[in-house]
Amino acid sequence: MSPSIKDVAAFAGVSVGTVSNVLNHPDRVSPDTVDKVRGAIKSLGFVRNDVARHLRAGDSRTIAMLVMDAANPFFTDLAKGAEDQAATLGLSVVMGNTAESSERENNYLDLFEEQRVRGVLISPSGDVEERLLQLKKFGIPSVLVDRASTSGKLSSVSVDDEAGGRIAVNHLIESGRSRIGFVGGALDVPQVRDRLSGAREALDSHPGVSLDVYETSATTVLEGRRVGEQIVALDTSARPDAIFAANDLVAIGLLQAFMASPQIRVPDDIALIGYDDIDFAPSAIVPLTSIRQPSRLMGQTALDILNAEALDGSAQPQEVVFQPELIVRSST
Amino acid sequence: MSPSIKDVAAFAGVSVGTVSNVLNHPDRVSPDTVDKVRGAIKSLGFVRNDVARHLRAGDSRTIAMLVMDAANPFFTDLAKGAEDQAATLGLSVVMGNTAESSERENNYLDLFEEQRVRGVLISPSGDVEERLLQLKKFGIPSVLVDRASTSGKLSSVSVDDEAGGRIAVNHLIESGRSRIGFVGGALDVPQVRDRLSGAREALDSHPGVSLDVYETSATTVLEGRRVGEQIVALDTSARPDAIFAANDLVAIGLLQAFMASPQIRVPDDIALIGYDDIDFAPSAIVPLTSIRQPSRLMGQTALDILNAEALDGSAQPQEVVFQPELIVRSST
DNA sequence: TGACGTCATTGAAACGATTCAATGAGTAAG
DNA sequence: CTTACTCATTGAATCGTTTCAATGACGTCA
Repeated sequence: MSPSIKDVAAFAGVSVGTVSNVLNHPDRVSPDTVDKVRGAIKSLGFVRNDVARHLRAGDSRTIAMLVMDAANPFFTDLAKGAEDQAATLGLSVVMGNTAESSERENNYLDLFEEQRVRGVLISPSGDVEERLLQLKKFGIPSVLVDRASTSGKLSSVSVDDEAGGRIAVNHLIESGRSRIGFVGGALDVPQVRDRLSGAREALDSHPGVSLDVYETSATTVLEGRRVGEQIVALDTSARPDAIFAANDLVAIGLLQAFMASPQIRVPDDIALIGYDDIDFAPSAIVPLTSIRQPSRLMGQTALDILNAEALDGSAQPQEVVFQPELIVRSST
Repeated sequence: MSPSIKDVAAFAGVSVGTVSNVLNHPDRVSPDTVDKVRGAIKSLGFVRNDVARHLRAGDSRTIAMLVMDAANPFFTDLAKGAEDQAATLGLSVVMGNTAESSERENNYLDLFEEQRVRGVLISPSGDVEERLLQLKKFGIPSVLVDRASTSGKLSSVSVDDEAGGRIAVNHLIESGRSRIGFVGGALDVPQVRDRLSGAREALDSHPGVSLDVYETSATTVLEGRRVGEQIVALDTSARPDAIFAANDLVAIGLLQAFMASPQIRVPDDIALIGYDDIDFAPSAIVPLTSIRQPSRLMGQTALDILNAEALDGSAQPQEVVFQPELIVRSST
């Protein structure tokens, strides 16, 4: 099929070793031989077979990234950060979408292990730390993204979600609200859980403020809208005067439900704060106050750590925790 | 690092050939040997090195998918369709995001060629047909997605964008509109060009209807919003009474601009139709009329064709063209 | 002229799997 | 008891690279 290094060697009238040297150490080869070989490569359309190369060299230049929801802009931003950084290091990023399925997650990990990728960036869906530790033992490092390691044995790049929850609810309280609603779920998703517990902490120092939890099955626009319609239907006395949504997609869903109802104005009747500060937030119908996570930077950082571990297998695991930032817009 | 088939063989007290047989043709091996080997595999945590396997076997089970905008829901839907189909065939899909950059597109194609993937699904950014034809010669087939082949030598799965444009504008005209605006760009992107020329065709049979083109630099929410604000600022007499947006992202941007202005109501003052029917369209603030493309199905179909070509290198290129479908909602 | 060093090039081993002809043990048939 | 045959297992060749010790050509210097 494709021409091999052997074909190139024959065409150029040199040995395979020389061709390989032209490819990898051109300084060791005389200039005219280099020209001859380069010419042969061009005329045959030769492309180095990375499979064989890697087999011998043992190093791969591919980074695998596994995300739980490829449709969430937060993750595409993360990926963009990682891709940019990879490009400057001469690496490539391939993505897999686990769609929050443990089974798919495992399949992809199998694939990447079989392919002996250089490393794995992962925002885990299921419980995979054990598996990742084993991968590491076999020379494939990984970095958790948007989630800290529970064992502490893996590197991670995350955001202090409890702080984010605190900041969000403090902001609502400081702007005079006292009946807070939290919308998000499932509640056993670590990110959601932490944001909620941060929200609860904020309440501790503010007696007289209440918090109601409205659970969703996922953090999507549709789920947000569904809960929003429930809230619209509530009696005025039972209705929260401020809502903290577990992410911007949910917040946008809520917003849509509220806009469809003439008796609820945002932020007058209900203030609304989201999470992630996706690109869409500032251009929502009511520009959305949100908690910004430095998604691009997180992607970059994660890739750097991963690369460092790939180069030095014995490096200590690092845990980088970014601080979230409040971005105030019209919705509060 | 990782244990190899040799380690397994030593551990189990058999030859490497036998281990390989257990892996690939267990029927040729006696049951107790199978057990012994499987035990060894388990205790050592052996995972087959796909790199070496592929080197010898020459076949890969990885499909590469290259999209021009990983943040556009239409493409994530396409990918989902392909992934689902791949899963049923026991294949894996890895994704690369070209971000509309020819350079990145080329880098990814290099990577995938070096990795000798089984095939490539691509929604091309630049002009890559030549390159893809060469890949095919070397045994790596590809299928164009959301764009027909200009040379006719490559398989493709696309949608009749001219028909889509016609349908959209006919719908606007039939609902009594006569000053149509087209918003989208860049105008040299094939999809945009075709939708616009379909729109123009619809005008031919309806004298008295006008079409103004508002070009954007990309089909994004922000660009839609920008143009929307321009339109809001127009004199009532110069303002279109219906707009056909090149995709739903642009339509949503327009919608946001219009909602922010009290003197423009959708659809009363301006009717609005988008394209793609992304998940977000029905839950937009004014549910959006759109032209549906069967994105999931397209992804599936593309993957099937690709797989067929991977199995039979001499198969004729197929061009599948889906028909778009009008989905009427409140915005028109 | 002969010994030596430099430099470009070569050829073979190695990576980890698969494949296949050859081997060997065991069984059935004559 | 030999022959033929089956079935499980083995060992070597192979895929396309990289690496490295060995080779060889050439020029320098004594």
